[in-house]
Amino acid sequence: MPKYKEVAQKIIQKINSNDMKQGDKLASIEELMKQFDVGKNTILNALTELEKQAYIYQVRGSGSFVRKHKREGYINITEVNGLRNNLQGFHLDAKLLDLKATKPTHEVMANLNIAENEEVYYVKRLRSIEGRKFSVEESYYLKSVVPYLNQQIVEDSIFNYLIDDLKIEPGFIDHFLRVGKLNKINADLLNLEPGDPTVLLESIFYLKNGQPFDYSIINYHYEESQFFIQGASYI
Amino acid sequence: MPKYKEVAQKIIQKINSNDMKQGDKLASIEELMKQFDVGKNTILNALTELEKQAYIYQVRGSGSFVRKHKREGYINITEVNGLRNNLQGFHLDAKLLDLKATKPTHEVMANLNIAENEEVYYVKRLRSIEGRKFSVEESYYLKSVVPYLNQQIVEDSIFNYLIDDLKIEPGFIDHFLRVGKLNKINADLLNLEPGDPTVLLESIFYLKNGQPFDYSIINYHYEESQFFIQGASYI
DNA sequence: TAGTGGTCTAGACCACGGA
DNA sequence: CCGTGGTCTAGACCACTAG
Repeated sequence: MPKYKEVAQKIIQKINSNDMKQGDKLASIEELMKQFDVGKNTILNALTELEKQAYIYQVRGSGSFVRKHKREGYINITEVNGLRNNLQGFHLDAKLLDLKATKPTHEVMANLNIAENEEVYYVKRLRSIEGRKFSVEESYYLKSVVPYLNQQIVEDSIFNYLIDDLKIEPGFIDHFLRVGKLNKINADLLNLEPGDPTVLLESIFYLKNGQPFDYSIINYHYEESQFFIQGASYI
Repeated sequence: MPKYKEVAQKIIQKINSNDMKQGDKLASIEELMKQFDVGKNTILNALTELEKQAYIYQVRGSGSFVRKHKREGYINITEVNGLRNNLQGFHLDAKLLDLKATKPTHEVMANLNIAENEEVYYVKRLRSIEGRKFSVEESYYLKSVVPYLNQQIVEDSIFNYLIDDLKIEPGFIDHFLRVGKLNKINADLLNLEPGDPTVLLESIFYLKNGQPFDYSIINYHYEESQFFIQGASYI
């Protein structure tokens, strides 16, 4: 792990352990350089990292300050694995509904940018939070990237498996979100009526090298799901 | 404008004018240093900026590549003023429904982090795209930051006015998104039925110095709105 | 092995905010 | 005016990718 990421982690720890609030001031760059005995660029890299993750914001001539949104129970879809990071403290569950290796449909081919002879894993799961039906998730994983999946992996956490065991490094994601209407199958799964609204989230996950490896379509229970998205101005 | 932002803009221009596609390779850092006659850190800053805005991704040992999602008509809520940037080519319209200076409600006080004696502007607008009802937007602007608003400003573009005329610099945003149900008033405005679903987006806009200055609640027409959100992995 | 991005240092100077 | 973040350079070395 590079120095600047270690520094970033230690700053996050400090924010959490000192229970710092939105607007609380961090130590100055010069102080941080002394504290961690590193150069200025290392501190700058660490702060840039924290700014990207919406932990802090920097104000020229004034200092760096803690950024914290207050609402709980919101899913941060700006981060990979936002579920685990943002719903910690809630009991999450994933029940396997279907798992098979298959040829990609045209939709999957387009979104994963693959040819029809590339096999994919199809996974359908029903997710619950605190025992309440939460979402129906259908995912397609490129088999050349994710060569093996089984029920245990899929009911635990696919992303932990990818990262910890397969040493796959997700890089970035494209999300497409809209409101849809539930079909009968998914409505039954979520204990709702066909035609009820749903947050329909399509996501394409890319490796660090830019290759898409996971296309997923999630129907969220409209009463159980709420999302946090961080934004910035690039003017 | 700092050098690295100029470099970043020129790279964006090059991407657009050369009609580069997802995965196309940019010049190497060394080449860019020569092209623009700047140091390595300046190029690195420019590329970091472009990466934050999802224009490119960088791959160690390999190069920098263009990142482009293909779908049109999606609103990118990861950027301030995503409407204008992302729906360019579509005809947008904002009809004023209400505009007044008022005392904040408790909800507004909480979200803008202000006391009850701080006045705010309340603005309600009906937005259309290509003549179709698109969203009902209610916004509260801190009067101490935005001292004056009128119908013309509000029906044109509030953000252009803030940035170009008031020289206000937005810094970052918190968005909270969920599915809601329309009340009678907003349903009528959108030509929908009460109880119909809506994308309910609450947003808090902050200045560069961390002060919240705009709290807005938008009800989107569920059939006319779709959103793009970029994400990243910070592992 | 050559090319490319990633990290890091040391140091200089600029721009802004607040007392 | 001082403290603070922002920009920029020059240079060294590391880590990864691909042919």
